[in-house]
Amino acid sequence: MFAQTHPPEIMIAKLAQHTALSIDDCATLNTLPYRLGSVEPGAYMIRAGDKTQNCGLILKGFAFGSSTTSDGHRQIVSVYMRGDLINLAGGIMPVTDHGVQALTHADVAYIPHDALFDLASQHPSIGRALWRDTLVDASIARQWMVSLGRRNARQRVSHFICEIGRRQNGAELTDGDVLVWPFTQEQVADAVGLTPVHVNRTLHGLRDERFFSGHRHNLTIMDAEGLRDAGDFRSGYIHSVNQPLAA
Amino acid sequence: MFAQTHPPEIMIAKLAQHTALSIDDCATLNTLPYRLGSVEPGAYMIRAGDKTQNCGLILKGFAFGSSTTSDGHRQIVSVYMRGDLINLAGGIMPVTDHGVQALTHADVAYIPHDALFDLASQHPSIGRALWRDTLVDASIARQWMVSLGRRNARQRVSHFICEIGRRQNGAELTDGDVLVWPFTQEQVADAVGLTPVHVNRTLHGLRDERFFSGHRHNLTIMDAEGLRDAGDFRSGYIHSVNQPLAA
DNA sequence: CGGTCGTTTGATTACGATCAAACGAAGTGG
DNA sequence: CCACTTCGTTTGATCGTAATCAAACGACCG
Repeated sequence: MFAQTHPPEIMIAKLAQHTALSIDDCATLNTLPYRLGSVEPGAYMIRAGDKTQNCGLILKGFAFGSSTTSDGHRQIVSVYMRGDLINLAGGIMPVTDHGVQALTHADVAYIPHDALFDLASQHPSIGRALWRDTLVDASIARQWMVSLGRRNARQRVSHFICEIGRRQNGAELTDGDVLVWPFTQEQVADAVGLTPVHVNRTLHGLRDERFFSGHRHNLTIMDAEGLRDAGDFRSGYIHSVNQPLAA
Repeated sequence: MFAQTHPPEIMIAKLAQHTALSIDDCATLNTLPYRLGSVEPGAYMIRAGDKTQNCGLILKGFAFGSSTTSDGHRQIVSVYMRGDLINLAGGIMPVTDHGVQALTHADVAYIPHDALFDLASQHPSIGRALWRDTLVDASIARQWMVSLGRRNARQRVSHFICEIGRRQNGAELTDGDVLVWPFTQEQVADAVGLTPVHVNRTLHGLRDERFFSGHRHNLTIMDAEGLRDAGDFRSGYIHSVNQPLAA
């Protein structure tokens, strides 16, 4: 069923990756109200244009945000995993400009914007931590822009794998080498701005070069350093305080 | 020399585009300390890796943020104009992950992070307004991702022109049709993820189609609606409260 | 009046898109 | 348990947009 851990604890663990929280702050966060829910792959958690009352905290599973051009092409603009807050902006911006869908089955805690922003107002250190969380997302978005604008297919795919791996390390979803791979090749294509067939060929190329192995639901990194080189990946932009693996 | 307006007023005007501020908030913002400075084209206002004490408020002129791949390609990730805050994140994130350079001669007010965050802590409504400002930037970044990943050259360039025009309207830098164009074609190329020669050809194509005219320092829009169509531009993502021109 | 920087034009190349079809795995229902 | 469907992956052939290479041109500046 649902994750056993008290949901705010998962959020605290995420925030603690980049911001030192006091015991007091943690206790306060633990009082947050929430409602549990779960979503199936492909289901929308938010649609573009929605006016939302809640933000979502991913407890288990994966989700992604995307935007579509008028001629029907989709661009994935974000990926969410355990501890990530979805639509935190919804408490501040009137309407959401992109949709969010589950990538796998996912458990989510819905937290009312009002409750969260009350805490943020009364406890500036919590406000800062949340704000910083959105800034880390912005930092990730900038790296995606660099990939989309200035890296070739091989670099984009490698970079994407490294990022997902690095973030899974941060979320303690993986111990080192083997990471969960919830994406179809079409989804990878929409994330890195390529076509599915070219993603397929690129993945094959990287596998042939022995950077990783495994296909469907997980992926074993065989040469992390080589992959980082191939993708021009420097993990600094994820801005963790604790960097478990070599940068 | 320097803009005559009291710098915080310019910031207030920008924030007021998306957030209603009370008289009280405005008065408080007007007490912000600052130091005036000016920068020449190409000069760095921030370098990647800097630990900063101040953020910058653009009073006059233009600037851009960029990131460079290890093989030397540059991606412009943001454009700043009057009222925009540069490196607001610097007060929260330990190091800056991208550099910011002046695009033209620019006047800047440097505001200490500490002062700004003290205000934000004591006046939650100001904190929200600033936070929202960073969220608008994130929203713009998402649209850039869509362009970079899923739009062709013609669409990218058109979209970029529309965005710059729309934002200049918001900043009251232009009345309607004729907008300031501070970019070289190489800079446009680095913003939209193309090569300079292809940007040149694309711009010529759009000029031949009579969407706009003018070359160097300003650019006259002749068919705003056509250009928005060509660029698949919908201005909602800039999230202004007051939308002076037709959306 | 050179020198520098940015724009323009032409010729050629290549990376990734597109089109098309087969293959394989997982799930469903008879 | 086996057809049958569906979804995702894989492979091949061809095409096209934008990159690359190269050089001339034009504007501005000292």
